[in-house]
Amino acid sequence: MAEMHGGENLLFLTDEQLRQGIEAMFFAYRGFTADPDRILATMAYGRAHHRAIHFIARSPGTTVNNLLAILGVTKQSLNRVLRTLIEDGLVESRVGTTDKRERHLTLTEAGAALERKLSDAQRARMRAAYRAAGPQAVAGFRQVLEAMMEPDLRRRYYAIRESDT
Amino acid sequence: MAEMHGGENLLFLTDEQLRQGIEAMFFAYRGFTADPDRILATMAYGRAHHRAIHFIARSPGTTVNNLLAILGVTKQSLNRVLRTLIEDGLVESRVGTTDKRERHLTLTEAGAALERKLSDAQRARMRAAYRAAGPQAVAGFRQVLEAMMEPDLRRRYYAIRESDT
DNA sequence: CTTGGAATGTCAACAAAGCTGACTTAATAT
DNA sequence: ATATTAAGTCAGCTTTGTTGACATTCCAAG
Repeated sequence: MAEMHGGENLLFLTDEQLRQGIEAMFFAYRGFTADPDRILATMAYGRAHHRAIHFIARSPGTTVNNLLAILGVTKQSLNRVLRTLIEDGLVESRVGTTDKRERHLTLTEAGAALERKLSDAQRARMRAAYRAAGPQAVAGFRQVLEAMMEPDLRRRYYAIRESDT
Repeated sequence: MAEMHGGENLLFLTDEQLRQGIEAMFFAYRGFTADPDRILATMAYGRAHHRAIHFIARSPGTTVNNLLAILGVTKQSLNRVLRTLIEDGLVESRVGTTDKRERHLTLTEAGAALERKLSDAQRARMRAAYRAAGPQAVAGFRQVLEAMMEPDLRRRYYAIRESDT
């Protein structure tokens, strides 16, 4: 914060600057999803399947309720996606041991293979962007994104991040 | 780039780091759209209407074709949105003067009022995130986002940006 | 042991927003 | 004249979200 001196700070947050940030988010998000979308379009899956697969891979054995909170959709919407993934043998649903109401979700080998394919594509773009922008820019990128999240999702983001340190 | 010395750069791009970036994008984008979505939910409009309104406000008199290229949707999809906005008196469509095939789109007073309401909400969050992260972080945020865009959209992003300097 | 509430799953119906394909109209360009 | 382009329209389909209602299963508290 030492580099933040008065006049600059006033000029800094013009509506025009903010608008450019808004448009950058919009266009960048399109790039962000473009590669997985291309892969998914060749099969009977969409972005919703990708998201479910991603977070199951990230937290193997997670419950449906936990996934609902992370994804922010209704259980009916998630259930439709999960059902197809389970039917197709990409996700396994095991009844909980301590609480048998819960279903614990894990990827099968086939599910893990698709997950790798999708995230390899997405990581490749992220890697290229990170390389092009440099480490300092990446740190700033992360800081702004974290500040932009809704508080409850930010907490979840930190929780997931720390769970596999 | 002077601050980018060898060893750091190698450690830098682990899959785990990239994965955190991917999740940060996902959660942040939810925050990014949350406020306008809340406003839109109270009326008969959705995110697609917001995007159309935003870019018409940004480039008054733009043509349908230009908007199609920026938004990356089919004309049928855009037309549905545009039709309701025109019927509701938020957008005006004027036949082109030099080329009468073209329709030039502008916001009416009511349209501009809604645009302000939506972008005030979105800018407030962006402003808070920028303030929390600081100017250096913002510069990095922008750099990474620009590097993440598809090349043709990046060109359009620069073009829009420079059109109102 | 019963009963209330939580977690999960399912059915039905619907809406937003994308898509393809086929076609028209008007105007411009060749 | 003819071909191409810009815009709009109709029909039908898909994905992904929504509500509301309801069944099942199980834990926990009375």
